[in-house]
Amino acid sequence: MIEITHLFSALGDPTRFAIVTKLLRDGAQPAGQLQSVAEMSAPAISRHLKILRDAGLVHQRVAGQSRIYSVVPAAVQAIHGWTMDHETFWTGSLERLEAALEEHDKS
Amino acid sequence: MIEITHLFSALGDPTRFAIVTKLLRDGAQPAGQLQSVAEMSAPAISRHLKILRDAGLVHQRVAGQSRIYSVVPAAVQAIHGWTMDHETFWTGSLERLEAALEEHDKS
DNA sequence: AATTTATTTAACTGATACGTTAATTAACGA
DNA sequence: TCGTTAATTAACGTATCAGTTAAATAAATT
Repeated sequence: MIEITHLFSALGDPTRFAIVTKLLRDGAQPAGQLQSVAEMSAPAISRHLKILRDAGLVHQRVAGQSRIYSVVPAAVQAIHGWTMDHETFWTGSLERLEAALEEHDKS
Repeated sequence: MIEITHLFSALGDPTRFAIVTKLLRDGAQPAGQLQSVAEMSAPAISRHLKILRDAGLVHQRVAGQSRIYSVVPAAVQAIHGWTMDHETFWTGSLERLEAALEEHDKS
């Protein structure tokens, strides 16, 4: 099961966020190429990848001596889904304006 | 400036996620009422609220001796925006199916 | 078979995170 | 004004996190 807090926690680290961003931008790629996102040793990146894997955010495919990583679409979709669950809250400029004004009056 | 990794990091903790969920469900409320989300001391909740505030996820309004907390719409919207930036990646059942099959063949 | 390449796992270290209780601050009601 | 209520800040302990270097694993190359 994908836990939403695990997804948020995994993306909360700048290095891991950079890894996911690179994967989304350039597509699936081996662990070695992901090392460029930060000035950091290979083992450090490898452990970040494990955390992303455990969270269900990325998938690992073995290809020879390389491990090809890719973002799991359902994971990003889960985050999107969470925001949509509360869409009425943050959507709508009129409501937001009214809420802001009301908030301002109270303060 | 709201940093997306700060938002993710803030929501990555189960207690803080529960706080935000309660605020979204029941609307703005004082710190004291948020204590019920976890079996935890008031100071612990207070520090979680500070982290949420620093991340820009919640807003604090002073009302007498109470501090009324509410979720900042723009913060949830920012997360929504991030998922939409990569919408083409995770959207579309046909593409997802093809990608999954292709992935399966390679494995 | 020996070596190089790609990546992970192991062992260790310092910093940060998260909880506790005690003390502080400030508003409210008697 | 004094005691209560609401919340935060201070001080502290422990656990987890994130980095390092060294060692291990396994595929590719010579």
